[in-house]
Amino acid sequence: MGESERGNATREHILTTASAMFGEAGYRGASLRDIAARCGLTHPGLLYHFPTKAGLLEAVLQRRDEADIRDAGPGATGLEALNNLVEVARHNSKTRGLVELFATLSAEATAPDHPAHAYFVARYERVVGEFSQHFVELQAEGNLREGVDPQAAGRQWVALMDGLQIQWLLDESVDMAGVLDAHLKSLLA
Amino acid sequence: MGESERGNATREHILTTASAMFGEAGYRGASLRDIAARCGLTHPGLLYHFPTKAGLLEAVLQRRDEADIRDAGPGATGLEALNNLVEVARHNSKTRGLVELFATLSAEATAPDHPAHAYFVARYERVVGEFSQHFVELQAEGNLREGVDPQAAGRQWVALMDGLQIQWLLDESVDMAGVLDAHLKSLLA
DNA sequence: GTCTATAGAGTGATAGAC
DNA sequence: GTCTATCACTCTATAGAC
Repeated sequence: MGESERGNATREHILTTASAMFGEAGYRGASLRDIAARCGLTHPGLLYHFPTKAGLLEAVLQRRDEADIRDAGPGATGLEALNNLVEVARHNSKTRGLVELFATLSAEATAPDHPAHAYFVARYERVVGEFSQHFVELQAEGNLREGVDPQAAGRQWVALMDGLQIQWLLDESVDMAGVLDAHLKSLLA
Repeated sequence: MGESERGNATREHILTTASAMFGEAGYRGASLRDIAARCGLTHPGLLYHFPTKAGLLEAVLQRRDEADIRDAGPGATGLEALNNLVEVARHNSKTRGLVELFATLSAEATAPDHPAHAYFVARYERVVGEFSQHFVELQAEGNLREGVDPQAAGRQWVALMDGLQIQWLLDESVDMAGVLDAHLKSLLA
């Protein structure tokens, strides 16, 4: 429609590169010069497309959210949804950059003045809610073990994914999907 | 004995302050000038005691390890040891600085060239081993549920603690000890 | 769109006075 | 032990040429 039909190739290249480098070095650790150089640009060239560094980070996170929505099997619920999440973990261990991005930034953004702080507060609230919902559905299916609280199980699941990502980034022989799968099985009826 | 009897007051003050600020802002985010100012020093004054920033970080982590060893109830095993860990989580929510230090640095140190990278690789190997050992003991006591792998349970426990710390730092109403306790109960025979 | 050049601030570290 | 002054470098961002 009215949007620019072409010319976003550079923009896309910058977003992809910035995503990788924010993951590797964190937001503070990755400089605009480094990111621009890996795109074959100078840093003022990059700033033409994204006028501020914080704006670039925002765009990176926003694009990831859009990709997440595309990737999430739209209809899955309960056990099927949770099994899908184990598969997501298995798939993540093939894209180190993405794991780095969220593991590094969610810790860095713990500081209240970080440009992505509000984003991560909102993201965790949303994700914990979604995962808890899957356990509610699991319970309705009759597949949740007696005495397990769906809300706590949802929060546990998010924590487990985050913690395993750190362990995997420090030592890639850690089997994220295997540990998650074992955890899921221990919660089934 | 042969060690300097007094004069370490400044050194201790620097270590305490640096520990807090590395937690709040990360290693990269906390500058020597900031740390020194909060100690009532200039940054060359600080560098007299710790000649490099990486050396200061090393000293901060080393002092924490010594404190950890003091705090760990030396003899606890199995269920008693795991219950102690739930209490440690409850206590941690009263010392935000310490939680920040490890949550922030363990993500930052995921980068192979980070000055604390080797420290965290070794630390996780050690801690996962210790926690797994507690689950082996739990099994020997006959308190571990049928079909739960002690090694996986140890790794899960570490991941859960790390992930919960991030959630708690983003929203202090998250009940770290409560979620851990629920997890432990779900693993008992 | 992308560049060179530069402003203005911050960084870790050193030299040398006191 | 702690300071002032400074070095050499990096950072984000802007101005203005092409």
